[in-house]
Amino acid sequence: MQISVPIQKKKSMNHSVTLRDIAKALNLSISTISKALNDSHEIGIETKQKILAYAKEHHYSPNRMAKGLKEGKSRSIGVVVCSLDNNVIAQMLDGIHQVSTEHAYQIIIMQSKESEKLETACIELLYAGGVDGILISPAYETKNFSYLISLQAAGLPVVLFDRLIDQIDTHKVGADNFKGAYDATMHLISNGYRNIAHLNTNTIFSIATDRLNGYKHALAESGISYRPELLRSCNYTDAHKLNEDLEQAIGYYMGLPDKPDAIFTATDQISTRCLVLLNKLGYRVPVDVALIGFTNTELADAMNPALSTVHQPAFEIGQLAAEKLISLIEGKFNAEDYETVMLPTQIKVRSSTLPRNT
Amino acid sequence: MQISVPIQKKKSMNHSVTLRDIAKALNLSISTISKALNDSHEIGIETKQKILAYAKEHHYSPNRMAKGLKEGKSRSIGVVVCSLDNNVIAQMLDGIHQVSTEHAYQIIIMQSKESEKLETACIELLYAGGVDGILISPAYETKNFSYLISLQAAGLPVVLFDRLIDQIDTHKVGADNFKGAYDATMHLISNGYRNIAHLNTNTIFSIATDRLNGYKHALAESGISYRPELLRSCNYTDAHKLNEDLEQAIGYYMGLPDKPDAIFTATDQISTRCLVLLNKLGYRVPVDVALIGFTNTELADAMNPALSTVHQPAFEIGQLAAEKLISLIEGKFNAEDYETVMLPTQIKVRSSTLPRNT
DNA sequence: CTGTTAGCGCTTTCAC
DNA sequence: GTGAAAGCGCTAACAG
Repeated sequence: MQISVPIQKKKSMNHSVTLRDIAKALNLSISTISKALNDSHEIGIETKQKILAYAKEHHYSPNRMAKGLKEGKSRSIGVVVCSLDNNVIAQMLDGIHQVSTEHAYQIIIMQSKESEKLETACIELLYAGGVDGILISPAYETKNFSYLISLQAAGLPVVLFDRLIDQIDTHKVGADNFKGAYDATMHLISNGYRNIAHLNTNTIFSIATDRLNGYKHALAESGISYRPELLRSCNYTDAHKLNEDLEQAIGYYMGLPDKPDAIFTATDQISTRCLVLLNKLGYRVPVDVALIGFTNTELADAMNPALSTVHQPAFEIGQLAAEKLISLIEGKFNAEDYETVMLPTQIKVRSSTLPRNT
Repeated sequence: MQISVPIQKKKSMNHSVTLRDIAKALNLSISTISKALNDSHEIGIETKQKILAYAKEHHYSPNRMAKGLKEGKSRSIGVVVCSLDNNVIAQMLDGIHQVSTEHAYQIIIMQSKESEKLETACIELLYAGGVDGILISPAYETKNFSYLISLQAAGLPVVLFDRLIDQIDTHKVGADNFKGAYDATMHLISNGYRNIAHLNTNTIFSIATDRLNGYKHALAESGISYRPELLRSCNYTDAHKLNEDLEQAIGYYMGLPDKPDAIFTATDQISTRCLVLLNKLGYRVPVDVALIGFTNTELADAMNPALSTVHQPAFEIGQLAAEKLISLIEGKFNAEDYETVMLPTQIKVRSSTLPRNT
C-alpha cells in the first residue's frame, strides 16, 4: 500500500530549497545554516561541512530578492541605450556584460529608442527595480537630465558612456571623438581632397560637437578654410527621417557649384547609409566623391568600395564604463575623483578614400 | 534658533520613500497605504486620493524586491544568447525587450559565448536570481540539456528561440529554415546555377539540418543530384577558427575538378565572411561563383557586389518568443499545448546571384 | 559554537 | 473604512 505524502503546494517562486528547509532537515537553526553557508568562523567545522554538503546536494541557491531586500542592494545594474539593434551599442553591451558578470552583477538592459520620454520611463523602472547603479548612453532627443540628476543626488551611482553630456557630474567613458574626426579629415586632406563635407547629427552632445571640432581643426591646421555650407546635420531620432535627410543632403552637396570631393560622416548609421545612397544615386566612390566615416561594422571590407572607417573601441568603452560604475557602487571612489576617459579611435584606410587623381 | 532634526541614516538602498514613510506622514497605517496604492475598494475615495497625491509628489515607487519576495515572483525574465555582438541576435533581443516591457517584465541578458559551460553558468545565475522564466537560444557547443530540463521540471517556464532543439519539450519559435534554404537554392537553380555548394555549421541543431534539408530538397526537386563533396561544415564556436575553416573551404571548392558555380551559406557570419574572403582571394562574384546566404545585415545593398540574402524575421521571432514565455509564466497555457512556430523567411535578390551567363 | 529575534518593504487575512 | 499582524527568505545583533 502506498503512503500518500501530502504534496506541499509550492509557491510559484522558482526556488525550492530555502535556509529553513535545510535547517529543518538537519535539525539546526536557520541562522546556523546562514552562517555556515557564508563561511562564518563561528560555526564548527563539522556542522559546516554537513550543511554545505546538504546545500550542494539539494542545489540550494540563496534567494536574490530576499538577500537584496535585506541588504538594500540587488547586485544588478541598469543599462539604458538608444537601441539594442545597433552594431556599436551591441559591442559596448558585450563589454559591459563581461565586466558585470566578472563582478557578479546582473545587467538589466533598457532601450530608449532615442525618445526622452521613453528614456525617463526606463530610468524610473530601473530605479524602482532597485538597481545598484545606472549606465547610460542618453537618447539623442534628451535635453533635460534633471530626473537622472535627482536620482544621482539621492545616492544612485550613474556613469555615462558613449554619448557624454556636461550636465551630469560623474564618470564618463567615450571615444576620443575629436581625435578620430581630426585623423579622418587629415587622412582625406593628405590624400588630396580639399572640399570636404561633414555629415553629422543635429544634437548638442559632445559626441557631435567633438567630431565637428576635430574636422574643423584639421581643416584649419591644413590651411583649408571651413565652409559652413559643407556641414549638414541629420535628424537622428528616426531611421526613416534620417534616410530622407541623407538623400537630401547628398542631393544638396552634389548640386553645389563648388561641390565636395569627399565626405566625412559622423556616425555608424550615417556612414553606411551614405554609402548605400551614393551607390544607389550612381556616384562613384571615391572618384566622384570619397567617403570616410565613423562605424564599427566588420563588413567594411566587403563593401562597394571597401569603406574607410574611424573605428571606436566600443567593447573597451563598455568594459571601462562598467568598471567605473561598479567601483562607484562599491564605494571605492569619492565623488571628487570623477573622471572623463576618452579611449583612442583608430583609422582604417580602405578604398573609399584612395588618393585623389587630380 | 534652529531645531536640529536628527538625520536618519539611510540604508544604502536606492529607494527613499516607502509605504511606512507615507503612512507616518499621513498618519495612516501601512496597510491602508498599500491598499490605496493598489486601488483597493475597501479604501475611502478621499483617503485614497490623499494617499495617491502624496505618493506621486514624493515619487513613491514600490520596492521590486520586497514585492517579489512577497509574491514569489520577480517580474523579470532571463535571456540567454550566444553573443550580444551579433546582428540577428540584437534584432531578436529588440523584439524580446519590446514585448517584455509592454508586459512590465524586465529582461536580464546573459551571453554563453557558444560555450556549454558558460551557458550552464548563465542559467544557474538566472535561476538563482529568481527570474520568472527563461528564453534561450542555446550555444552551438551544448549537447547536454539536462540542467535546463530539470529546472523546467521544477516549474520554471522555458521557451526556445532561434536555435531549436528536440530534447526540450516547450514552446519554440524560430525561422522557417527549411523553406528559406529551399527558396535560396531554387533561386540559384532558376538563375542557371547547377553546381551549388552549401556552407554550413558543424552542429546538430535543427537550424543547421533544416537548412541542409531545404537545400537538398530543392536540388532533388530540380533533378540535380546532391554531391556530398559540395557540403562543408565550419567550426562556429570561435570567430578565428571559423574564418580559417571558411578560407580552407573556399580553397577546397575552387580546387575541385568540377567546381561549384554558386555557394549557399547557412548563417550570418558565414555569409558575410564568405563574401569578404571571395573578394580578398580575387574571385569575381557572381561571375566566378554566385553567393546567397542567410543574413540580416542592412548593408547587403552596399556590399561588393550587393549580396542576395535570406532574411529572417528576427525581431518578430523575439517578440513571439517573449509572448509565449510570458503566457507560460502567467499560466495561460497547459503544458500540453506546446507549439513550435516557424516564421517565414524572405529572399532578397541582389547582384551576387545574377542570372548565369552560360 | 549555536539559537533567538528583529526587521528589510510589501501584501494579505482578519479584527475592529 | 481602517489597522494590526503575520510572513516571504535572508542577515546580523545579541543571548545562551
